[in-house]
Amino acid sequence: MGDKKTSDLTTEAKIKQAARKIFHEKGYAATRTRDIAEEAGVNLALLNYYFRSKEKLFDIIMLETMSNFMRTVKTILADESSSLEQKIELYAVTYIDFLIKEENIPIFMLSEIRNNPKKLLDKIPLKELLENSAFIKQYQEAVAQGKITEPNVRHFFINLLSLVIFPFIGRPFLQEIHGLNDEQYFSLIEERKQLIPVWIKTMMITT
Amino acid sequence: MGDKKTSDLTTEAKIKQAARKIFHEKGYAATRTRDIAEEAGVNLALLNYYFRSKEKLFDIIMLETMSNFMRTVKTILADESSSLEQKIELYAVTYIDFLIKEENIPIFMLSEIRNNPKKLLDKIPLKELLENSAFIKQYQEAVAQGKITEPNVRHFFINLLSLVIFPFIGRPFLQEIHGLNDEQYFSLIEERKQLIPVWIKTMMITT
DNA sequence: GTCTATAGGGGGATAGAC
DNA sequence: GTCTATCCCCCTATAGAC
Repeated sequence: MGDKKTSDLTTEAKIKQAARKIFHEKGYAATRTRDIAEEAGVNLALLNYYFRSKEKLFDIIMLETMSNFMRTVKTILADESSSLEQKIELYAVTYIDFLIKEENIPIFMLSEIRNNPKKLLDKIPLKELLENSAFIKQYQEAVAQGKITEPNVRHFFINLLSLVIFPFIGRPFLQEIHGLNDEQYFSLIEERKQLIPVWIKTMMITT
Repeated sequence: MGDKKTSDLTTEAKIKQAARKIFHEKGYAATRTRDIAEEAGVNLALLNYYFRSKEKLFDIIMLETMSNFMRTVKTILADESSSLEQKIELYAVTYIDFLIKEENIPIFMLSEIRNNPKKLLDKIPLKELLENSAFIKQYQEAVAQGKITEPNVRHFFINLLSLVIFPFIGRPFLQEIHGLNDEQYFSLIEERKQLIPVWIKTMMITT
């Protein structure tokens, strides 16, 4: 996604690419259609020609962003062939890599949802993520076998997401507090790919 | 803070109280001065009479919000009389209570910082939070004594913040995914006050 | 499909009466 | 200090030529 040269893309695709970038960086309210047009290198009037309005363009970008986010998570949690431990390891690596490329997505999604929870949450079948997933089944199995000390899968899931996602959301803060430059920060993030699964296991899994 | 009846406050205080509420809920860009005036129950022109401009009003609110946030954290980390374990327990309880009352603050601060990192981060001496704190000293001591398995205090600190703060930032998401109503969600949060210190210890501290 | 020019409206800010 | 009325700019959206 987004690998093509700008000049290779259709006008419509250029606008979408630019809109995605600006919306993700600044959010809906702070984004001006002029910024998008400039970023895309096209005339402002073309935004309305292709997408009718700023809001409609935003809705398209948001839907794609959320679907993209969902797909990345769901593929891992739904996989019947991997073990619970493998899922945790795969999730940490895959999702941290995803966030390194798209670090604005969590704060973007969460702040837009805050401004308009009903409109945005209704569009995406979030419940499907966990319900009846291989992940849930395996977790319940492990609890039944006494392999897991924390019986509440909700805490387990929240903790996994917290450890993976928060360092990206809180980046400017954490970087400033610890006095880290970009390189140092990303090297810390890289370490977490291996460390998070270990932490999660020692935290909640017996043997 | 905010306990007084609206009618008891001066006009200036009413405006600040209303501005804090609306800015925290919607962020700078999506907030209209008209919304603040209405929320405060005062005439729109009075905002400019007391605060000159929307931006100056915002700067005041933001500075207070960040100072408030800092103070809450710093008091705990700086305390020479409590042990490392006590600090973790105290931080979890105190900060979760703080966030229950002010749940919009993390996402507010982080999304505004994203839009204007230099302006906002320069105003607050964030580095003071950890540097030379009792928390850091005790941590290094514990590492030297072999009591801690994770030698990097940065990971330790990031993990503590992640587990405490993320459930609030991600609330709409997590609530939807797990199908929880407000009461159920807050009861989950309450459990975390006790659980987080336990998790953190088993994760990183060897007896 | 793409451009220029401009309409239309919203929102921040102020003048001036009280 | 507080109000009404209004200014004026900026931004979204559209009309209409090419």
